[in-house]
Amino acid sequence: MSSLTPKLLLFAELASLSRVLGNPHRLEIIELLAQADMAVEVLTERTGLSFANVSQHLQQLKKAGLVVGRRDGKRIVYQLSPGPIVEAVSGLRALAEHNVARVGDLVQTYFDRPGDLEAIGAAELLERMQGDAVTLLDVRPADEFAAGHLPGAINVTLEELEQRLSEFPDKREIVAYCRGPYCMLSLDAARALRQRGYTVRRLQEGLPEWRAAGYPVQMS
Amino acid sequence: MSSLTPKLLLFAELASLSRVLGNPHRLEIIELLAQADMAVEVLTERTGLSFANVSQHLQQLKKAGLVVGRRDGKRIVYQLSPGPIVEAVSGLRALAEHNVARVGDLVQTYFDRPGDLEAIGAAELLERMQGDAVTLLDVRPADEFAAGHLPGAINVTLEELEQRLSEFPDKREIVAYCRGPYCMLSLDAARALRQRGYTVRRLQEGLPEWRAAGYPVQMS
DNA sequence: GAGTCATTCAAGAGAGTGATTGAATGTAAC
DNA sequence: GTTACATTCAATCACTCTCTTGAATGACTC
Repeated sequence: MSSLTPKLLLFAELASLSRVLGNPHRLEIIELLAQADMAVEVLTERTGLSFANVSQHLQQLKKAGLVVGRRDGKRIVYQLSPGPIVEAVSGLRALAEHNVARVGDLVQTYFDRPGDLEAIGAAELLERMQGDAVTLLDVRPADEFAAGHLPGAINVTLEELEQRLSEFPDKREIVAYCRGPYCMLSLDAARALRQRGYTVRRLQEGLPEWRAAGYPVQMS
Repeated sequence: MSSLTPKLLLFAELASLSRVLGNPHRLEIIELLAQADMAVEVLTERTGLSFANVSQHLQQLKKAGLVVGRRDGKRIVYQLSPGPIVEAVSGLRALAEHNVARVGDLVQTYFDRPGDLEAIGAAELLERMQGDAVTLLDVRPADEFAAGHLPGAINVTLEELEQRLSEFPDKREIVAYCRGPYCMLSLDAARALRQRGYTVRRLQEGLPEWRAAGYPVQMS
């Protein structure tokens, strides 16, 4: 066979890339960097991993072309490379939810639980936003909010929630969102608010997926 | 944190799935099964791997929910599970082509080579097919062709090509395709035909991607 | 320019992966 | 039933991956 090699070479590269995505911590780092650029130290805090370990994962992501680092004074700030990273992970997620039984079970147990209102999709939400019929609640940390959020959203973390209830109009429906489809923050917020009598739904996706879909994002 | 676990569990499952895709031979097996259901023996032939090795890869794919086997007489025939498998791999491929430098180079070197006509996309091809302006050439083995092919395509393998030149109308443009974007068969066929004066292009994707996009597929 | 701080590098222990070999299973054919 | 055949299982070895530890780098600060 004259030209079987290039295909195998390309498959080897695809496989290699897939193995880079094949680690839960790296997926979490990608999710975090999809919210905002972050220094290694911040990633260390938010993942709970050791410093050196985060650094090593970042090296692997860098070698695969998924992140780039830039120096900012004393720290090195990492950011996601441009490219369809969020889309590829979404493809994996769709596959896992469809074909991996355990994933279906987990999603059912934690996210599609009876008693919770059904999550709202991005397209439907955008429609409701046009009519100004909805209050948007961003449950992520302030720096991630600052790096980009849904237009008009207010940023309230879970800890602040109780003290800032007055900011929510009683009647309007609230839609809470956070980092991604598996982020529990918005789910917890929705439950807490619902207990207090608000009408709350959770956005099915997070900010990165919203942005990747080409929907508008507000900086501030 | 009350509910950090489910997200990590889900990431662990995504990562595990990604590692299953993270092997070149398994990607090749997936590509082959995306053409047609196949017994282990056939996969052994077409991949060039050992019997036991193919079997083990199939076990892993099965455990991940990506393939299922059914007994057919003496042999066990594997097929791709329903679900967005081709889409997920395409997502990986798009990411690799965009972000992994080596992949970009390889594609450039072998597939986007100057002197070759630019590949045609699925949407454009479908349009040209409506006008009946194009001869479709399927370069895959007969059994894969039989399991599904582009409507009206003729099946000519590389070995038969020379003897069956008479089947190609001189004037009409020929579009050759095979298993996927990295399949060399259609590229080789296009080159061979072009040397003989035909106007030939290569379909950028293969049959699985065509099918996944919802375009019509003919059985026979 | 010495000290401090964020990050990376290097080395090693432990677990997991991939290919090979040969034996074991289960169905079909005679 | 015994035999043949397609496939899987089990055991093994080499290799890779992940995390930990402690040292090294390199840029800012006083």
